[in-house]
This record gives sequence, C-alpha cells and structure tokens, in this order.
Amino acid sequence: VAKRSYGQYCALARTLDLIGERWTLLVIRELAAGPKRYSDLLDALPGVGTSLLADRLKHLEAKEIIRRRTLPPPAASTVYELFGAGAELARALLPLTVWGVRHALGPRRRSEAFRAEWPLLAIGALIDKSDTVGVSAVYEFRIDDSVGHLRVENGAVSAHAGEAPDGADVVVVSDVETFVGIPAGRTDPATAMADGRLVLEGEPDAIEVFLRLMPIDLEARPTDVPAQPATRRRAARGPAR
Amino acid sequence: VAKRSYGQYCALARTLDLIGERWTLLVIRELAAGPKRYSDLLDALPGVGTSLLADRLKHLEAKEIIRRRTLPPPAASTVYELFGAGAELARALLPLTVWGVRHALGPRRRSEAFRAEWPLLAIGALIDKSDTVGVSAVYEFRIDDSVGHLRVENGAVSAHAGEAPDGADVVVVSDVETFVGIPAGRTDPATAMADGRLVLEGEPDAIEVFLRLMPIDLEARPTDVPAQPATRRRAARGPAR
DNA sequence: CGGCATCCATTTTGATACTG
DNA sequence: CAGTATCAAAATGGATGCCG
Repeated sequence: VAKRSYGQYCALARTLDLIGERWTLLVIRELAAGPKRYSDLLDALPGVGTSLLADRLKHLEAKEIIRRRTLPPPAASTVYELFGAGAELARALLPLTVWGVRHALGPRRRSEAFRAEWPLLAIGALIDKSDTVGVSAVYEFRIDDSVGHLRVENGAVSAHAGEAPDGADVVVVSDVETFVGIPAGRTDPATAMADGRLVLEGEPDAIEVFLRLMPIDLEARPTDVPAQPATRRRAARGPAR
Repeated sequence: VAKRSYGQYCALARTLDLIGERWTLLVIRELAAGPKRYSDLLDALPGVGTSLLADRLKHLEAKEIIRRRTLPPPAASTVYELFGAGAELARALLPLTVWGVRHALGPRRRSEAFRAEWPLLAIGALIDKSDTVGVSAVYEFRIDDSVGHLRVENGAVSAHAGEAPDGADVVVVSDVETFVGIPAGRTDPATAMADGRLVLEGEPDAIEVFLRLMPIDLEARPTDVPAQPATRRRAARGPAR
C-alpha cells in the first residue's frame, strides 16, 4: 500500500503528499472548530465513506497532526482533535480560504450544504486579537438556515455551531450571498443594511464594538497580499475608535 | 465528466473543488517561477501523464487562474502563465509551504528530485520587500546538485533556475538538508558556517546585505540564533565570473 | 519536436453492508 | 458509536498515436 508521492523534495510537494488527498483538509477544517467524534465527522462530511474517513484519521494521527483522545467519564466518548502541527496547519489554510472567498465562491448552488460555523471559523481567525483585549462578547449569526456564534473573550475568539446558549450581544441576520459577499467585495455592507438584507440586532454600543472587530477588509490581512486592483469598499458606517 | 465536488458552500471546500486535485497546485508552483511551456511543465512534474496535464491546464485556464499565451515572434511558442486569481493563489500557498518546511520536510529521500528554484521561490516571496528598496543584487544558490539564483531589484524579487548569467554578488553553497534545516529550525546557521556545511562567498558588504534580507526565522523559533553578520566568513573566489 | 487526444492497467474513491 | 469489509465507479499514470 505504498502511498503515492510526488517524489519531490519540495516543501509544497511534501505537504501535499501529507495532507493533499481528498477530504483531508476538510477534516482539518472540521477539527479546527474543536474536538469531534467519528460520527460527527461523518455527518459533517457527507459523501466521505466511512472507511476512507477512518484511513485519513489514522494517517493524520500517525503524522501527529491530530490526536485521538478518550474523554474522561462520564462522557467517555473518543474524539479527534488538532494537535501540534495540526493547529498550525489550520492557520496555514486561512489564506487559501480567503482566496476562495474571493475567487472560488460564487452564488450558492441549490445542492450545496452550508453551515454558519464555516465562515465563522475564518472570521474568528481573522479578527485582530489585539483589538479584543478587554472585550467579552457573544455574536450570533443567522445565515440562511444555519445558526452559529462567535465568542470573544479577552483575547480569544472561538466559533461554535448553533445559537448562543446564554444570549448574544449582537445578532446578525442575513442570507449567505449577502453575507459572504461582504469579504468578497460584492456586497456593500451599508447598502445591504439599508435594504434589509443584512440586519444587526443589539445595543448600539455592542454593535459598535462588533463592527470594530469584524475583519471586513480582507485585503491587507493574512500574511501579506498586496491587493489586486480591487474596487474600494466602504465599511459599514461605524465610528472610528 | 461531471466534476466531483464536495458539495459544500464553504470557501475552503470550494477552493479544493477548484484547485485541490492532484498535480494542480504543483502546476501553480511551477508557474509561480514564471511562464512555462507545456513540455517544460511535463519535465518539471515527472509522473504527471500528458493528458492529465492537458486537462488541468485547460481547467485552470477556464477558471482564469492561468492564461495561455503565444509568445511574439521569433519565439512563437505558447506558454502558460499565472493570471489574475492565479497570482494571488500562489501567494496563498506560501503559509502552506512554510508549514511544510517545518512539518513535512524531513531528510531528503534518495528517489526525490530537488531543484533549487523551489526553496528560492519561497524565500523570494518571504523577503520583506520594504528591506529591498535601493538594493540591487543577485544571489546564487548551489544546493546539492542544483543551482538557482535570486534577483533583487529595488523592491522586486524573482527566483530563477540555473546560474546567474552575469555573476552573483553572493554565492551560497550548501547541501539541502543543512539549507532547509535553517528555516525548519534544525540548522543553526552560525554553526553550519563554522563547520563548512554552509558557505557564503562574496564581498563582506554584499554578504551583510544578503543576511539582512534573508527571511531566516519564519516565525519565532524556540532556539533562535539570529544570523548576525557572521563572525567567521569565508571570502573566497570573487562573485563575478 | 511541441501539444495534445486515446486507450488501458492500477489506484483511489464512494456507497453500502456488516461487526464489536 | 466506532469503525471493517466489500465492491463498483471514478481518477490517475503510462504508453502510444496523431498532426502541424
């Protein structure tokens, strides 16, 4: 079962040898949101086929990218989680994700699944952590038929599926195309808010903080990226700090 | 030939739908070094199979990631080159490449091909462009059995295969493992230079500029030994030939 | 030759059935 | 729930064929 390799001593080629096979990076994405059980992963990745998922997990575990762990009683279920190099890998995927928002993500196709966690993961990773000191807030996003929330706690940002259990400081309601159109440069937030395709609910003060944190401008963010001749957008009318 | 898709409206999944298939990203890597002909790509990617390469190229062209262009006479050959989204894609691969240097690149296997352009592409992309203003220099790298050079010209850095045609300001001689060990954190540059596994040839001034530009620490490394202007430096054969 | 298209032997995969 | 086992369909890789 000699693994297929590109046979090149090149960092990118070796990386693809390691994690370039089908489904592998989506497993990483899923685990980036937190530990998950085998069946959670099966649910989250329709079409994967159970034995292929098992193979991938075993491989990633052998390479110390993920770790298999049995939760302490009473939960006692086994979960997979990112580990060591895996956490760094998740971060390395961010620019690729940003690229995808702008170049691979057109309108949503009817057959495509969507979960609010996906954009929230990226948004959470893109938030400038130095902006979050002293901020403690929960933001809920209702996008199309999916709900997720971001939890900002004093320097840490985490993305979660579902409603915020203890209520949210700001609730964002939108349809996917409008929502992903913002970072993609297709949606002008101010316009979208004006015609109701994008709604922010919450106290004015909370909304102001929220708007300050959101990484609306992807252009000058990840590692570098001298922007293309992109059309200049205006952020939603939020007072400067 | 309905393309296989993950069926998820997620930026990463869509990106992988677009460029996640086998060989695609290595084609991007090859074109990141500059336009190449079909046969150049075949040579650079042993094992690809001619029809698969043709498919990939056609697909990438259709998605406006690369462009097919016929060079003006007298060359009159057709080349493929990165285009629009493709250039941004190449940049988005950098973090993945950096990850690979640290986590996917062990010792070189006997059967693996190696070309000096590969690390040079990454190094060139990682150089802080603001450090290069007013700098005009050529650096040649002789790594194992492969030679390549970096050309720094007032804010622009480009990587090329082969020797520098007009001589180099600094020539770096090393074996691959020592060389890639530097960013990976396995090689201490000072030690490697002391025991001759890493040799820098050139005028002291040129070497000083060179060392300033090199992105030696990819991120804060645990055992960080900054490459100060080396204490022991071999000024050997002149830079020009 | 450069630039593909065609034809097969192998691998990978996807979907389902089955087990502790 | 957490996987294995099995098998058909798809993707890959090699070798050739073709055409300017």
